[in-house]
Amino acid sequence: MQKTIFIFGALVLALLVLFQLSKYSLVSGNTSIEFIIAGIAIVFFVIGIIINKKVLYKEKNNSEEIDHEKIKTLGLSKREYEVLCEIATGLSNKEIAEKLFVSESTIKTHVSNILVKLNAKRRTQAIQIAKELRIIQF
Amino acid sequence: MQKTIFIFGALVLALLVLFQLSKYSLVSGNTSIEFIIAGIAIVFFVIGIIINKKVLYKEKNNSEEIDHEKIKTLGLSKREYEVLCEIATGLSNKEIAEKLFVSESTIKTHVSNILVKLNAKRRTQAIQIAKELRIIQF
DNA sequence: ATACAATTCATACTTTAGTATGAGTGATTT
DNA sequence: AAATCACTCATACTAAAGTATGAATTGTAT
Repeated sequence: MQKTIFIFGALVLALLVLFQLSKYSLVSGNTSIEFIIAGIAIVFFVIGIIINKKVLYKEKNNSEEIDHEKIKTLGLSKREYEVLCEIATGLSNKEIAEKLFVSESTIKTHVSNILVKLNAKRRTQAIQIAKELRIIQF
Repeated sequence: MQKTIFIFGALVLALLVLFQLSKYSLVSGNTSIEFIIAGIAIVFFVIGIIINKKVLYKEKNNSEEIDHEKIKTLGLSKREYEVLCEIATGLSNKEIAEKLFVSESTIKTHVSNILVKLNAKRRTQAIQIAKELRIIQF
């Protein structure tokens, strides 16, 4: 927030300087009007692009962010969420068990709980639902 | 392509008109220099935003577009691709069979072929691989 | 015409996935 | 101290998923 205010302040200052520069160089007569106009056009063109890029970047980031609040709301525990992420990468129960150093039956228990909490019938459906809820990335 | 040329042509024309207008109004003396500069600044600011938005939109679309070439390269048939898309939505073989009006064993055959062609061990892995290859959306 | 690829289906089988139930442990809360 | 929760694990079962094989049909290309 403070950053935004600082940037806008600097911007306004730069514009005022530009205004005065233009006026003086016009009065003194050693610069043509076309040159000044072209300069101003380029400066504002670039400013427009930069500002737009920042805004769109924020929007993009927001749409790809994980909704940690929703994870809590659904009642997914830390371990269950871990398992959910591994499911989404395409691992089998056995592979997940090896990766997390627990038994396959433990993973089965977690998966069952995940399916209930996400209201899914299958793990493939759980992946879809988790994506729609912005719980996992892609 | 022709569209781009047309737009750029119109843009250059508009700029020339702006230049001349500025000069004349300055010479005639009924418009202040600040007003002209402000006008030009606004116009180019807006142009910058518009052009930037279009470029980013295209980039975004490209990154989300389906690579039809890759589908052919992998040797996926039309029907197999249909089944792959349904798998990605989280449907079971039986549900896919009902949706496509064929038997479950037909879907099983398709799924087996899909897994071989995508080099996947499971359907969940197939979803991931298909996403990475930009064959399906998300 | 025939060779070929795509699609369909079946049967039999193996492997995963998922459910149900019960239970033990450690950490945290009341 | 007792209750609660998250995590762990096991067993036994049912339900899907996936493999292998063979075969019939249809449209298309040679």
